[in-house]
Amino acid sequence: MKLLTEKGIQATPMSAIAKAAGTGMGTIYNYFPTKEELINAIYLYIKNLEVQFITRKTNESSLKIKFLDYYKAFIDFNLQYPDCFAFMDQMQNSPVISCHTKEKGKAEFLQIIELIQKGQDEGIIKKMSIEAILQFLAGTMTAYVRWMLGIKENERKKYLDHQLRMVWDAIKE
Amino acid sequence: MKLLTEKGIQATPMSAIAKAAGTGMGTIYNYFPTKEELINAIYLYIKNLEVQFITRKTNESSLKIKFLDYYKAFIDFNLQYPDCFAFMDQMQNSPVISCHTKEKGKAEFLQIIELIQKGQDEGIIKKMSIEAILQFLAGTMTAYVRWMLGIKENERKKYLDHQLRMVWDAIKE
Amino acid sequence: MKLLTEKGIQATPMSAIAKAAGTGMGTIYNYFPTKEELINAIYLYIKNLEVQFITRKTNESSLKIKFLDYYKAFIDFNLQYPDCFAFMDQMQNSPVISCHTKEKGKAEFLQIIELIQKGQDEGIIKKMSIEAILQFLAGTMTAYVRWMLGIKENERKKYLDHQLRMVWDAIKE
Amino acid sequence: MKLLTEKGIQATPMSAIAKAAGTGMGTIYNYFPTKEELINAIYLYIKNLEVQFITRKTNESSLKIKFLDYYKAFIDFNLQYPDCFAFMDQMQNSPVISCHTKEKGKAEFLQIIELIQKGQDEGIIKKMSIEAILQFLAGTMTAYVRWMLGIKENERKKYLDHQLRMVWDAIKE
DNA sequence: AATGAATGAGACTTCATTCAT
DNA sequence: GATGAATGAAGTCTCATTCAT
Repeated sequence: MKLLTEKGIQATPMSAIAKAAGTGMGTIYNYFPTKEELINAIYLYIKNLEVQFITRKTNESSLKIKFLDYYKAFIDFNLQYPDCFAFMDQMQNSPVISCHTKEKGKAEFLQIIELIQKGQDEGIIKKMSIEAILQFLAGTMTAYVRWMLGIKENERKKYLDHQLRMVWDAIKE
Repeated sequence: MKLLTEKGIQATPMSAIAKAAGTGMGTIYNYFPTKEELINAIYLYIKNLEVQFITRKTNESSLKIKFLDYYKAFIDFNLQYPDCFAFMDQMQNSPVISCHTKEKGKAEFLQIIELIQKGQDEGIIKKMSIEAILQFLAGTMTAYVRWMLGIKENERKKYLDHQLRMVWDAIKE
Repeated sequence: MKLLTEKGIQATPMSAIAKAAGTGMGTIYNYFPTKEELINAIYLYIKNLEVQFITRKTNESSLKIKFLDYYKAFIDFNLQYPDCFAFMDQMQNSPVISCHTKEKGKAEFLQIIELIQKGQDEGIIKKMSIEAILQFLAGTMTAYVRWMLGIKENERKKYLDHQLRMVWDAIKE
Repeated sequence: MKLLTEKGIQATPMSAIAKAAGTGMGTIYNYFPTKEELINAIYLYIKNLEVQFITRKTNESSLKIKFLDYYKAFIDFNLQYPDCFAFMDQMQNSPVISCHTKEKGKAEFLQIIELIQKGQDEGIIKKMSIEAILQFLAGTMTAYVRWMLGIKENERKKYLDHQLRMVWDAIKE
């Protein structure tokens, strides 16, 4: 991941990946038939990691707090694994990631979808298409993390509350 | 642009670019010393286009309407030139775009910055760091356009109002 | 070597070299990072061959005979491997051969140097700087071989004695 | 010449030659149909210069002194125009110089040939084939000049006498 | 006559993939 | 199963030459 994002996919030979992975090129090809499939596999692997990280906590509080906890968890994950973020950010629009992979990656946000729908039913969250809200949230989060990763770690904290306020104001009824 | 985004940078040889441009490879190299510099130049060219497109209109209305007009103009530009959007979206995080180019690209949002600051002074817009707001807005816009470009043109209209509502609610005091 | 000297460095693509070597281009690049380094390596390889060829024989005769035997050995080597000679002759002044390589190539004439110094001590050879004598000898030898290679093999013999006479007269006290 | 020898023929584009010559590429092609012919023309031009330089002086002294004057004149020419020397030295064995050009270049040493033959007739110079002597002399001279050009100018003087002594001893009866 | 922008053939070099070990 | 040397297709870039100005 680190190699792939630092230099770009095309500038990272399989030999370098094998070396960094402490294995031989041939071994990689025993598990992934092509470089492309390796990258798609990494993509899905990270998506999985992400979901596991985020759905870990299931506290019992108000819907708003639950929602913001999710949102914060997303951010935390990406700030904690900046290489993962950089990788995903870069692959998002790359022709290397197949549609099939993208579909698979999406199918894991059930919990948050349910939460938002519940919020809409209770009149707390704006009555819009789920897709609109999800896209909106993803956009804000990506931009926020990308920004945070560009500034020093000790300066990050102060921006979180503002971000959460904007996000909540955006979707709340 | 089209080739570069459809196939990816590395899968697009200079020979193909030259052919599509109706010129010889050598000619391109007379103007851009490397493929990388060509891509950086396209990046800046689009940024320029964008700014010109957006700052065209200077209506005399309320700050909120002015702001949303800007926001809509951004969206319009990108929906109108989907190739440009795809290109920028893909290059944004690519190691091919140099820091220097990114800096140059940024230095053109004075108008919108001034508008937001005025809104903050008037108590209309949340008192947060400009950067936080700009990053937030950029994130929402990119996600929105990317989404819109993925659905049929006649279905797009209905989502715009929702998007604008979320955006405004997010930043308004 | 043959290709490189016959056609010239630049007129000999690596693909042709690989073909002649019965291998793939990539394989060559696994051992020599650039064409230039390949050529420098060939240069040093020949220098080595040469030294081994020349220092083979250690007869026990007069200093003059020993010296002329060395000189003849040099000539023999180059006449025996005309491709080597052509290569060295052409690369000698080429900007492709690095200073470093030239230095390395030089460091192998200790035996002949010692012989000349002994001759000087015994009053048999002119008391001049070793460098002056070595350069002189190298010049005569190169010219002689180049000439010989231009004429038919059976006509060569008769010129050797004359050459040796001139060489010895030149350096003898 | 300077460009051609410093970088090598292949590394010197016509555009660079034109620039250094203060003219346009097209203009060069009006006079020399190809790069190769330009180089051959330079070769002949230098050969001509050389002959004119050497045959300038016709003193009336002993044959030995006359001969050594010629030899010194050759050396002087090359030390005075080191670029010419480097050029000729490099082109000597290059496949770029055509046989025809080489032949033309040779046809200009009549004076020195006559001098040597006279010396042979008078029993002053060894009775060998003229070609053998000419090749020998050319070899010594080239090596000497190449060596001299590699050392500081103020250190050169002291080696000349030694060189002349070796050369004369080599060919004198 | 002088020019130099345009051109594409062809150079060097990389690297995904294979396969004998 | 692991390995990495071998491979050549394909990429970037150069530059001799042309030709409209």
